[in-house]
Amino acid sequence: MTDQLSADDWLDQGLKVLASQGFTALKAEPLAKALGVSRGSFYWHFADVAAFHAALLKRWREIAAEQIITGVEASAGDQPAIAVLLRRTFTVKLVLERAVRNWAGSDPAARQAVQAIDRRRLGYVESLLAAEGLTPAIAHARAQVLYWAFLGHALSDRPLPAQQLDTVIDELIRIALHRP
Amino acid sequence: MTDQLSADDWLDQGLKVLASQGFTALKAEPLAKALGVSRGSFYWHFADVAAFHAALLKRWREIAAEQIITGVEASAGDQPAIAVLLRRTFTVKLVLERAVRNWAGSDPAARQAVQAIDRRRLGYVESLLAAEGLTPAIAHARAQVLYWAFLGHALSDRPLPAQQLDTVIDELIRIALHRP
DNA sequence: CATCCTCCATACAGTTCTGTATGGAGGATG
DNA sequence: CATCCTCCATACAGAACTGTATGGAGGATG
Repeated sequence: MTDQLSADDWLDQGLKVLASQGFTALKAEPLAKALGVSRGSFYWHFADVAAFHAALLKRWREIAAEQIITGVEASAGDQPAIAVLLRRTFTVKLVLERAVRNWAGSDPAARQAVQAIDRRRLGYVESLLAAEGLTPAIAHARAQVLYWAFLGHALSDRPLPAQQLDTVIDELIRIALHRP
Repeated sequence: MTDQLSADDWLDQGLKVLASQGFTALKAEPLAKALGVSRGSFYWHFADVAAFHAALLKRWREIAAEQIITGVEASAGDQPAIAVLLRRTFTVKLVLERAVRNWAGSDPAARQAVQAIDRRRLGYVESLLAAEGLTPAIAHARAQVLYWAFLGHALSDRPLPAQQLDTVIDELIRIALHRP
């Protein structure tokens, strides 16, 4: 029973490996060895490596999209939503995020998945800024800055000390809510 | 004479391929085929692929470091230096920058090179902000935000339309020079 | 209980890369 | 002109991976 593998088991393992070793490790033979089976299983569940990659990216898109939705809505408070979002997104672990974006640098399919998520997130940030009463032009430019900063943070290898990070986040929030 | 290759010729080709096809194409056989020679030449100039990679990264570090120095010093004007720097760094082509940073996601040597350049740039931005009279704490946090934004911009696949980019740069400059 | 269907192992052929060993062409040096 | 030294071609062995073809174990189904 439990010694049989499903396609989802392969995908779970794929996400783990992607996060821990990067996209270059997403190959049939190493994955099979790590799961203790042969490539026969892999090629039964997936047509080829490209199909496996596509399924993995579809999975990540669902995860990343879900993170957006369940992000701020849950914890509504007296603070502006954008402040909550910034505090949350800049303190969460981003290993998988970083791995997928690295992958996107070499693979068109991954690039497409990343672009789709980027559009969703950027639009969401912009809507939050607009909700704070900023003009459309300013909300647009400022959302771009904030999202770029998030990307830079996510892709930066060396994590900032917690105290310094808090200072930077405060600065980000001040930037986000500033009015002329 | 000219049909003989030097180690620098291999490195030039390496940078081209890195920028156009990514780090996954930095292999001996494809490079040799592109240069119209055999791998015999490669293994004469370099001990192995790792040595070639190391030489390539050393070269990039020199290029990236030089870009910092010759950046703002040349074009001094009535504008603050940080404004000149931002306008310049956000409008220049960043293909190689992006390629090396993708590489850093998979290779420790590349990661180290990137971290070294990051430290230099971040410190430079911070010094420019301090020169504008900002307090050390604010200069530090704000430099981090600006540099993260630069990274996000550099690694973003889809380039912004020129007009939108100008708006964002203006917003960045405003953020950089804002005083409480 | 015979049969099917799912899941996997094994074996084979083929590709692409690495690194080494050997030798050869061709200019530089004495 | 003989000899070296630089640069490269060729050939070999081997690793790591892909994809396919075939068969086998074992539960599910009739």
